[in-house]
This record gives sequence, C-alpha cells and structure tokens, in this order.
Amino acid sequence: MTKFLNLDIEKQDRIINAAIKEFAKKGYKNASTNEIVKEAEISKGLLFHYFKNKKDLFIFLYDLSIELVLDKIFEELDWEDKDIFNRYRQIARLKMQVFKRYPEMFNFMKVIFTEDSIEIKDEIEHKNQEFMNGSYQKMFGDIDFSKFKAGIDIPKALGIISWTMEGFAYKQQERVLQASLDDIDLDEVFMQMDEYLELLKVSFYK
Amino acid sequence: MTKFLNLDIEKQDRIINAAIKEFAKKGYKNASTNEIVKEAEISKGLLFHYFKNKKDLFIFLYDLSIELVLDKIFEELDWEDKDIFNRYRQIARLKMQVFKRYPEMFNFMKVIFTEDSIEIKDEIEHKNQEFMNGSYQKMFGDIDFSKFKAGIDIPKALGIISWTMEGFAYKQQERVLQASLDDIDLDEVFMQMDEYLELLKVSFYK
Amino acid sequence: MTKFLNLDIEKQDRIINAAIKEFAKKGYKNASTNEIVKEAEISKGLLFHYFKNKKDLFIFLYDLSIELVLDKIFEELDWEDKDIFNRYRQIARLKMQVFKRYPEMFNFMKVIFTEDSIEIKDEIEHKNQEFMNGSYQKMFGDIDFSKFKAGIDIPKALGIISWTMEGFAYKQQERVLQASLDDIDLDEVFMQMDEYLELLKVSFYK
Amino acid sequence: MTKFLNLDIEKQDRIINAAIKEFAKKGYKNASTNEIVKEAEISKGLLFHYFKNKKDLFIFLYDLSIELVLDKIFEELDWEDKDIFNRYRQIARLKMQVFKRYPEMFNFMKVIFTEDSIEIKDEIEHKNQEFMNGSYQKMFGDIDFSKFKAGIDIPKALGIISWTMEGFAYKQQERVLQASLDDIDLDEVFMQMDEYLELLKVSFYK
DNA sequence: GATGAATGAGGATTCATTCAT
DNA sequence: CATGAATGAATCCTCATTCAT
Repeated sequence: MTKFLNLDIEKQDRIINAAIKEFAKKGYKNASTNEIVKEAEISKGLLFHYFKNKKDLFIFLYDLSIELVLDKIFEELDWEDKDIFNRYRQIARLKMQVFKRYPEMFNFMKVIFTEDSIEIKDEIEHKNQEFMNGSYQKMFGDIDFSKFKAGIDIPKALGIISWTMEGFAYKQQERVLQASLDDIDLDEVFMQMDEYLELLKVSFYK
Repeated sequence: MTKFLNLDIEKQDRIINAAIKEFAKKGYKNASTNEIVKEAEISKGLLFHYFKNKKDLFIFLYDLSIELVLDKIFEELDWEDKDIFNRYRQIARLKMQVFKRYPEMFNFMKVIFTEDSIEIKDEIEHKNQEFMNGSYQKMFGDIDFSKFKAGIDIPKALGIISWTMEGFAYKQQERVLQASLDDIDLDEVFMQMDEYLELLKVSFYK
Repeated sequence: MTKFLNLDIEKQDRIINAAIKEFAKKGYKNASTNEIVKEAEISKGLLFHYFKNKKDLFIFLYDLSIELVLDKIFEELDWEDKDIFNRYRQIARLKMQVFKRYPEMFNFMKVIFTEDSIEIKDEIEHKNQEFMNGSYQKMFGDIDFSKFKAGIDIPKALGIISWTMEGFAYKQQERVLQASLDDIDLDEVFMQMDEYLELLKVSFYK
Repeated sequence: MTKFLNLDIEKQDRIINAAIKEFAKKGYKNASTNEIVKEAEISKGLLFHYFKNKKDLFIFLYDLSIELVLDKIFEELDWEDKDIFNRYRQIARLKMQVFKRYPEMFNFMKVIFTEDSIEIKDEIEHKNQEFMNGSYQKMFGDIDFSKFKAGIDIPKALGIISWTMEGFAYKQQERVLQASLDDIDLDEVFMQMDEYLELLKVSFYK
C-alpha cells in the first residue's frame, strides 16, 4: 500500500475516485476493474501493481472512507457539549459536509454497510463491528447521562436514539438515489431530523 | 410459474431451499445457478424450464418469502388488540415462527432488503416499496392512537418505534450469523425486545 | 411419415403451417421446435413422434413445398404452347398463385435455396440438384427451338433466360420482405417481367 | 478493432483464417467461437478481447472480404476499356485471383450473400445494399453505351448481363464445393464465361 | 396416441489476474 | 514503473431429443 501512497496526489485521486464511483454504482461483485482503469486512465497492470487484488482495493477504500469521516468528526466536533442529542446533531452535520465534498463516497458508504458479496462479507462485517465498538466509545464515551429521567434504561434509550438516526439517514439516502444530493433541501432535512431528536428528548430527558 | 407449482411438493422444496440457501449465502450476483441445481439435484436445464432466468427465480423466491410471512401474520394475528406495541410484539413472534421452520429464508430475507445488484435493484426496490405501502397500511391501519400523550407527533413516534424494531431485529440477525438459529435463546431475545417496547411505551403513552 | 399423413387434415395443417412459418422466419438452425409446437398447439413429444428429428421435419416440408408447386404447374400449364418465353410466363403466374394461397411457403422456399446450415446443407443441395435435373427436363423438354436464330448456342441462351428469371424473381422477393405480398401490384410486376422476356426474345429469336 | 490490427500479421491471419473457415463451413449461427479459437490456437478470452462479440467478428470479416476484393479491382482494372463485356471479364478474373489466394474467403463470401440468420440479417442486408449501390456505380458508371443496338432497353439489358454473370458464378461455386478450387480448370471456366458474354454481345450490340 | 418434465452437452460471453516486454 | 495482451475457469442460458406416464 505504501507503493500507492507514494504516487503523486493527482494520480492517487484519479484512481480513488474512479474506484469509489464504480463500487458505489455497482456493488462489489458487479464492479469492473476494467471500468476503473478506464475511468482512472491507467493500465490494467498498474492497478494490480498497487493493490494485490480487487478485494484489497475495496478494503483500502473502505478504510479510507471511514478515516475521512472520523477525522472530520474528531477535528471539528465541539467536545465540550456533552448532550447526546446535540452530539448526534453535530455528527450528522459534519458527515454531510464530507459527503458534499465527495459525492461518490456518500454512495460508496451505503455499499459498505449493505454489501453481501461472499468474498468480502466476513472482513467487512468484522471491520464494521470494530468500527462500531471503537468509534462509538470515542464519539459517545463522554456523554452526560444525568439529564435522563430516573428509571430510564439508558443503554436501551441510546439504542433507540441510534437506530432512529440510522433509520432517518437511510430514508434520506433513498431519496437521494432518486433526486441528487444537490437537489435536496438540506436545511429542511436537518429540521426534520431535529424534530425526531426533540421528540426523543422530551421522552427521555427530565 | 404454474409449471413449477404443479411439481410434487418434495421437489419444489428441494429447489426452493437450494436456491434460497445459495442466494442467502452469496447475494444475487454471486449466487451460482450451477450450485443451485447441484444442491437441488436437478439438471441444469430443468431450472430454466421452470424459471425463465436467474432474475425470475429470485423474484419468485422474493414473492414466496413475503407471502409466507404475510399469510402467517394475517391468519394468526389477534386483530382485536389495537395497541401498537402489542401489535409489534405479535408480529415479531409470528415472523420468528416462520423462520424457525425455514431457516434459510431467514437469511434470504436479509438479502432481499439489502441487495443492490444492478440487475434487480429497480424491481426489488419497487416491490419493497409496494410491500411497505400496502402491508403497512393493513398491519397498522387500525391502531388506536388515543393512548398517545397529547402533543406527541404521532407519525414521528411511529417512525421511531418502527426503526427501533428494525434495528433490534437486525442486531439479532447479526448474532445468528455467528451462532445458528437453534442456539439462540428466543425467550431471552423476546424479553429484551419487550423491554425496548416498554421503554417506548412509557415515553409515548399517557 | 405415414403416421403423420394419417392425422386429420386440420391438425396436419396446423403443424405444417407452424413449422413453415418458423423456418421461414428464422432459418433452419435458428428455428425453434418449441415455437413450432406452441404455435401448432401440440405437445413437444408429439412432434417427435411424427418426425424423428428437426432435420426430418425440414426435409418433409421441403418435399411438400416443391410438390405443391410442381403439381400446380403440371396440372394447369398449357402444354400445347411450346414457346419458351410463354412457358416461363405461365410458370411464373402459376407459382404466384400458389404463393398467394400459402404466403408463408413463399418465404420458406427462399430459405430452401439459401440455407447453409451444416446439418442439412448436403441433403438440401442434393435435392435441389435433383429437382433441377428432373423437373427442368419435364418443364422444358418439349420446347420448340426452331424459332431461335441460327448460330445461337441454345443451351447457353437457355441459361441466360433462366438466370434472368431467377434474378428477377429474387429482386421481387427482396421487395416483398419490405412490403407484404398484398401491397405489391402484381400486374405491374408481371408487365416488367414480360419486358425482360421480350428483350430476350428479340435477341434470341429470328 | 485497432487492437486487433496491431497484432503481428501471422497471428491476425491465423484468427482470420480460422474464423472465415468456420463461418464458411457452418453459417453464422452454427459457427462456434470455440472451434475458431481452437483452430486459431488462441484462448477463449482473447477472441473477445479483440472483437466484442460474435456478430462484430462476422461484420469485421465481411468488411475485410469486400475490401480485399474491391481493392484488387480498383487497383488493377484497366479503366480505359469502357466495354461492359470486357469490364465483366476483367472483374471476374481479378476476383478469382483473390480467391486463389484466400480459398476460405471464397466460400465465406457465398455465406455473406445468402446468410439469413436473424441476428445479423438487417445489418448484412443493409451492407449488401450499400455495397451494391456504391460499388456498382464505381465499377460500371463509365461504361460506353453507344455500342448497344438502337431500341434496346439498356437498364434491362444490364440486368440480364449482371444476372447471367451471377448465375454463372454461382454455378461454378457449386462445382467447387464438390471438387476443390485447385482441381478446377480455370481456363476452361473463363472460356465458357466468355461464350456467355459473347452471346449477349451479339444480341445487344450493333 | 399424447404429454411435458427432464436431460446435459454445448452455446457465447465475462473478468480478475498474470507476465513478458 | 507501466503496459495491455493473454489466460481459462466460470458465468447464465438454450434446445433438440428422450421417456415414463
């Protein structure tokens, strides 16, 4: 992989974008290395010079995408705000900033979490697990739980909040597949998201 | 399709199980019709005598799975109970009974809702949509909303309940992939599910 | 074959028409026995009960078509007229009467004379040869050659007349593929044909 | 296609000859790409690396064959001789030179003009049409018609000459299928052809 | 006679990966 | 580093023919 990272950035990007786009469009199995090299304007051999096989390439892009989002979050999040609803609110907005910049990555990450292809299933699921465990702790380990009503089963409440955010995000993604990211009124989306968070807040907070 | 349905049940089941297993294991694109006929112990040609192509076979299994679950629900649900939490509780238990009987179908349905393969994406998404619209109405159209607290945004509350059930179910599915359906303590699972429902109930009900 | 000929005429015709239509539309190799039985509304097995294989069926239809045309000619031709140009004129008109009645046979006979499929090539070519030798003699064996100019190589002149008629017929067939038999102005076609014959007549006759 | 044309000539020829031979022997539909790669001693994949599918390969060979013959004619014909019978005489001899060199192409071109396979019919017929229109004009556009008898319908006379040449050529081809090109006494054949031309000449010329 | 389920060799085509240059 | 020709196993699918009923 170091071989690849020593390339000049412009070429790296051409390859990354081509590959992400193809995987996002067709899923792992259907994606064609042929299309990738054509779009990236490199030769067949070169791709396999940098990545030992298709799977390696996919894993590399997986790691890269996760890393990009996490870096954004860890750098720009207001860690002083310990309120879980504000935390989710912020994370959602930071994620969206990344996706606005790398539109193909947005679709690629959907593939990451739904990909069923047998060749990568295990590894991807393992990594998803790892990501959940590791990053969840970092992103939500410092939350102030004192605001929750007494008697509330806090782990379960966290589950509900998390699934609500996921479900809401997924619903928005469906819409984007029909329209495009540009045609979505983001303010409107975030306002709706806030309403869900608000509903959960009055339910769970004192 | 009538051709297939006129077969003796034993052979039908051999083919259905072989196909469902293969699709569940590898997703649409990776699934091999060769493997299916081998497992079902029929000739290559016969599969295509019954189903005009791979896609048709998949769609048939899709419809079959949905139908099996819905039939179970519509026949055995206690429609007198208009409480949404009890409704979800019952549905979950009925679904599980179907899956206990057709273990591969359990995994197949996971594929159904995440499959992205370009060849079937549109048709599957359209069918999922249809299913959601049609069946949701039937399953939840008669719910008694008078128990909800005043001031609660009921559509949003329904969304949260639904996503929570989905999220919980998905989490259980992940566990099954590691263990097997038999090794899971179902009572324990349903007890946990009830706790989530209870938490939402105290939050949303008067 | 006797088995087939003992069938009631209605069923015979259903099978013949279905087969001729399919062969005419797709040529030998591309023609599907499946389509034939579907169109004829008989079972798969029955077709092979009457004809031992696809090739046999084709040969049977070949013989049938030739026979139909020849019978028409031998029965209705005015054998008193020994002029070769009048003979061709009459034959062309009689052929056309057959084709008006069996439009699919018209296209089927085109296939007969152009079919290259390896499985039947030899047999068909041999039969075409046989037909040429045998029937040519019968159709043109009594022609009065005394009207030809002295010094004309009569066999060669006959060749030229024959190829001209063939070439003209083939050109008309091309037109029919674009239009349909009904849309062609037959009087006009025969008038043009007569002009060719007239040109040859002034050239070859005293 | 440029990919293919960059190959060394020896390999190109191995592939072309193998393909032409197979198509000539079996027609379009019956020809097996498997046989072609076996005869050409290349891998299955390579054929489809050069030609995107079987149809493309056929079309390529079609164009190549036509081109070879036309180039020969346009380069070596004596354009000063405006006599139509001499023109035909020359063209026939030049064509035969090409076929002597590529014996398989001789049979392949027969397939070209009789092939009915549904997959290529339209394209081939369109190309045949194009060829007829374009090349006929070039080959016969400068003919001197002043030698024809007054009162002769010249377009019809041209038709007769053309069909006679076609008919004669076709008759010779039939003979080659039984014997081989080497066993034919070409001088004898051309002498016979000249006799036909001579007969037409005394008929149509002053 | 009549059915149509069943066969399986063979069809064209794809594609990740290798390797000589 | 970089190329792209070459591989060949594997893909889905077709179809004439057989045979138990």
